[in-house]
This record gives sequence, C-alpha cells and structure tokens, in this order.
Amino acid sequence: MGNSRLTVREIARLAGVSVATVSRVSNGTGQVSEEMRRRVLEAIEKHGYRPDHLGRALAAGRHGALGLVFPGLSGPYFTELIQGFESEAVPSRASVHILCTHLRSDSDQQVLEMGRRVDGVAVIGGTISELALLRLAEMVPVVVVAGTGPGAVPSVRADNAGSMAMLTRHLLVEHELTDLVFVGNPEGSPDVSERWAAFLAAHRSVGVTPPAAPIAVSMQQADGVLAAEQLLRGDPRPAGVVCANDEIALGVLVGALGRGLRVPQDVVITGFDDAPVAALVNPALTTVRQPVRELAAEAARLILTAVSEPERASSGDVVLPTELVLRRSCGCPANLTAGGSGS
Amino acid sequence: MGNSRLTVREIARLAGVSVATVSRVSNGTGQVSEEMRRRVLEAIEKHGYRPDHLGRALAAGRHGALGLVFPGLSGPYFTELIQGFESEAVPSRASVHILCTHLRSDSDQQVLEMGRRVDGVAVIGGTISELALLRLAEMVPVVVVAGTGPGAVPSVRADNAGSMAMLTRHLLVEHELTDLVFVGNPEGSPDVSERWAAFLAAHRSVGVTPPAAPIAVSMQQADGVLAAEQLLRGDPRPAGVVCANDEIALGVLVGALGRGLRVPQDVVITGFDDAPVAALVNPALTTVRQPVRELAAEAARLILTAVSEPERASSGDVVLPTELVLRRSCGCPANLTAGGSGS
DNA sequence: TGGTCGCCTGAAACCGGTTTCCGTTAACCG
DNA sequence: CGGTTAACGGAAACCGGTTTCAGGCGACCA
Repeated sequence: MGNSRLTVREIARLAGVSVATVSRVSNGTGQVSEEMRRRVLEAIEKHGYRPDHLGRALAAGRHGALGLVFPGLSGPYFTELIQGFESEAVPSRASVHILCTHLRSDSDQQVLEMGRRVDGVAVIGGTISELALLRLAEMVPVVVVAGTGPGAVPSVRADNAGSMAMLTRHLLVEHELTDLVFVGNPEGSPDVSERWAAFLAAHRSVGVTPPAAPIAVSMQQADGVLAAEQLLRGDPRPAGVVCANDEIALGVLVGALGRGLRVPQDVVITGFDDAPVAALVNPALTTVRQPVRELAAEAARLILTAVSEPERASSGDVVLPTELVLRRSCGCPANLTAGGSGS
Repeated sequence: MGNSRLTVREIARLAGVSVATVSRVSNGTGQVSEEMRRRVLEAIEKHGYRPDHLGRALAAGRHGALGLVFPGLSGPYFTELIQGFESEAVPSRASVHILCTHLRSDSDQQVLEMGRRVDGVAVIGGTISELALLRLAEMVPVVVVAGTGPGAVPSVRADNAGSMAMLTRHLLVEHELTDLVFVGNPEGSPDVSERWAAFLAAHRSVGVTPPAAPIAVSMQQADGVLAAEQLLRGDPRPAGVVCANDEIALGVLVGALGRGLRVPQDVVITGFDDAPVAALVNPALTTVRQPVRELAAEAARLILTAVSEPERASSGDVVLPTELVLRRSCGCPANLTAGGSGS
C-alpha cells in the first residue's frame, strides 16, 4: 500500500500549499521561498510521497524508456549487447524494454506496439521486416545495431569485412591452407552475411577457389558440435574451419578434440567475437575481437541524443573497428595481436 | 510523425461524435450503434489513429509492464530465464523491463524506481537487499526466482537439494569416489548455496568427509577453465569435480582435456542445468536438469495473476522438480536418466 | 507617498485517454 | 394512445502529474 493514495493534490492539501508549488519543489524548478520549500519537503518526507511515473510521463510527453529488440538470446554476444545498452540507458534514468521476436509470427506487430511505449528503439539487424522498421522510425528514433537500416535509419555495426578478410588471407597465405570451410548461416544475420562475403572475397583476392557454400548452422555451441560431427568425419577433411562466431568455434573445437584430432596440427579452427573463454581454451582460439558492449552503448547514446535533441539526430552509419587476434588454434606460435582495421 | 497530433478528441471531432463514443468503439466496451461505429472506425482507419499508451495506462492505473531484475547476464541460464519470462508476458500484452544490478552500488534504489514503472517484478534470488525487496513488495506484487523471499514474498525455485544429494551420493557410492571438490561460490546465489549444502549433507549421510571449502569462482566457462588450471595441476588431484553449473563444468572439461587428462578415467566432472551443449560434448556431461524457462514462466504467471486478481495473490513457494542426468563424464557407461525428485 | 519592478504563489489549463452519469429517443406493451 | 423501459450518446469528471498565466506583495526608487 504505502504511498498508494498519495497524489500531488493530497500533499498540497497537507502542506497547505498549491499543487503547483509541490511540483516545483519536487522537481527543483521555478522559484520557491525557503518557508514553502520546508513545508512541502516536510509533508513529502513524512508521508513518503513519490510522484507517479505515469502522470509525470504523460505530462512530459516522454516515456523515460528505451526499447531493445533482438531475434532471440543465444550466447555471450547478446548478453554483452544487453548489458552495454543497459549500462548507458540507466544513468540517463531510462528503463529498458526488451522484446525477443524469435519464433513469433507477429513480431512486426509487437515491435510497433513497443514503439508506442518507449522514446526510442534499438533493433538488431535482420530481426524485423524493413517495412516495420520504417514504420517504427516514423514514430520514434530508431537505430539498427549490427546491420544497416533502410532509408535514413542510422546504424551502428562492427567492421566485419576488414578483419574477416585479414583472417582469411592469413590462413590462406601465412599458413598455406587452401581448403577452408565456413560455418555459419549468412541468411541468419547481416553480420554473418558480411563475414561470409569477406571470406569469399579474400579467397578471390589471392586466387584460391572458395567453397561453394557455407555450412549453414545457427550460432550456438551445440550447433558447432554438430557441425564438427559432420565436417570431421568425412574423409577429405577440411584443413581449416572458419566459424561465424566463437561459440560455434568452441563447439567445433570440443567436437574435434573429442574425436581425437589435434588442433591446429590436424585441423585449424577460428572464431569471431573474442569471447572471454576464447583466450583460455587449449589451444587458445584465433578470432576477431569486436566491441560488442560498445556497439550497444553507442546505439543507446545515439537514441538518447535523438530523443533529447531531435534537431541533431544523426542518420549516418557508425562502424566500430575490430581487431584480428592470432592465437594457437590457427597454427600461430603464441598469442599475438595483428593490426586493427576499420573506421 | 504519422499519428503525432491524433488524439481521441481529434478523432471525435472528425467523426462528428463524442470522445466517449470513440473510446467505446476503440475498446469494444459499452453499446454503440452500427452507424456510429462505422463512422468512428472510418475516421480511425483513415487517419491511422492508435490510442496513446500513456493516457490509457494513466486512466487504467496500470502500466501494462512487468519487471525482471537480475544480477548480471552470464551464460545460457539467464538467457533462458529471460526468454521464459518474456514468452509468458508478451501474450498478456505486458512489456518486459529489465534491470541488471551487476556492479552498481545503487541497485536497491534502481529497483525501487523500477517498482514505480511496472505492475509487478520478478527478482532473481540474491540480487538485492531484503529490505529493498520488502519495500518493493509494498508497492507491487513481487516474486523471487531461484531463491526464497523474506516475509510473505512468494518464490519460485528448482529443487536443488534433492538432485544434488542424489548426484553426490551417486559419485560417492556407485563410483566409489571419496575425493570430490565443489566448484562454485555459495555466497554468490541461493541456488549455489543450496547445492553446496546438499553436497555436504550427502557426504555426511554416507560417512565420507567432505572438503572443507568450495572452490569459490563465479559461474562462467572462463572461471571453470581457471579452476581446472588450479585443481588439476596439483599433485593430489581430486577424483571428481562437482560444478555449480554446466558452464563451469564445460570450462573444467576443456581445461582437463587440454592438459591431456582423460575424462572420466583420470577425473570425473559433473555440472548442473543440463544446457543443450552438455549432451553433445565428448564425454557427454553428467548433470542435473532444471526447468529454467518454466521457472521464469511460472514467476510471470504468478505476477500476472496477482496483478489482475489481487484477492488471490499467492504467498507460497513453488518448487519445480529437477532430474539427475547420468552421462559419461561421471563414469557411467551410456546416457541414462535416473529418477526425478522434488516438488 | 506613489509607481515600478521582481519574486512568489495559486487557480486553471493541459497531457490523452476512460468512465460515470444523465438526458434523449425509440421500441414495446397494455 | 399514454407509459415504462432499454438502448444509446454526450458532457463532464477523473487518472496524477506539469506548466502557463495572472495577481499579490514587498522592496526599491523618485
């Protein structure tokens, strides 16, 4: 119960002042004499009054909330994303609404509904239809994370192509592996799509024929284990397995070690993301570091800016740099960090 | 912009009716003649009017939102939890607010602030102070997930003790391992605390001296790798490593295999949760299956009930059953499922 | 002492919906 | 044909805040 019945009018009555004065005191706006302020604060203190969020939001025409939309939660990537977003939103006194569209047929509708409850939304690339994205952008500021938006919708993403090209060329040239496979589903997300494209382009740039198609699995460790099962059983075993993220790579690694294969001697494995565990496994995983938390934090900042200062709402694309991390799983001798890349 | 300027009064003017009629039509409440309904629907359709959520919420005295509070996101456990919660909230047209308290000093304050923006909150056990929990429960219905609440705060948790006792006895008796260690921090969460207590109790029940203290690490795969480093290097190597969750266990497994140890011949490893990957690694992981998604879904249902029908708000504890899953990592020959327990 | 200015204050309008309450009208019945 | 009733629609109150606007009052100045 507590402060159920307490309204600004009730406090005004108790303090013997007008509601306007109570509002001024509780917000610190306008001029209020010391005597009035004391009386109001006393009444507020005594009865434990806290202004109702809905009333305040209605008057302000602002929800004080930000939305985050993602396809489904799997693995450290999304948890980092959420935490990065949240860490930026909370200090601005904005609460965070989440929406998992995964496996729901009416996600477009759900997202538009969310648009009516928040001041701005970050949408993970590839999550909803472009039409829904545009409609959403008509009602609130929107930022696409890890992908690019249609029209003038701004976006924040990592430089997938640069580092994936470097990684692929590293395997093809330095380690002279000409029989690589790619594990990950390019249809699944813009990120994977870019990585696959860069993987192909790097092959062409050094004159090696790439595989015709990727091993299209989703992004979890279990999928990596299954892919390993399929890949490493076959007789013409690939020399290197380039995975769309670290989770798949760890699954492949576990699968390979479980079959008695040596990494990197028998097969090379690489990941993407540089999750904390990548440096700790044996052999340590060669991968690409991308600033996932920072990606989401930047998205939150863009939205908060667009909300509070609509006149300078950006509509450009932010591309954060990534970094190739060479470790033992690709055949390199020890931990070393190759040059960064990207914007 | 779209429906920016559109209010119920504007639609009423355009349709030539009163605001009450517009409200009745758009909500399907009360009696409205066919002619009026047609005129109103036409105006709504033509201008794309959607009632404002804030105005509606203010009038209804209900936010249409549920809160979920957790310490920090790490691993599949929390992602399952979130998705379970969300899957139950969304069909009830409630949006989900999240709050990571991790590493923030003012979490109690943040949680109380959240309490003013939602209709009910689920709090993961051990996340905030009991005082804050009680104050929160004064303003909105609260359910503790994976833990027990103070006072009359209801809770939903899994039967940790039953299955952990079975697992420990299984290792001590069936496999005759008398030198077990426990990896996980009982201070970290009520779940781990219960599991550690059951681990100790099982030792006593069969007359074996348990280890004096757990290896207190947090719950991520990287922590397991580090724990393995510490445990398996020492000369009096433990015969079995009982981990507080699957992620730690996978880390220990990777660490052990990386050091050239054989599992289960050289060391036995067990987990908790039965994450998807547990069945796929080699050797497959002996663990305890707990219904994480269902845990969160049940919490969401309890809250939704308490919100819509306060008179029959529960204040009891729900304990969901868990199930011992014996696989190869404990030395058992093949996949087999031992009897369930709990509830 | 009269006028002006600036600081405080409160009444009322406003944000965008829902709901109560009452008057009108048509239908139905005796 | 008069009377009762049910169906319908609109004016206004309400949800709980913020903000505008006008007026009161004391201080300062001439």
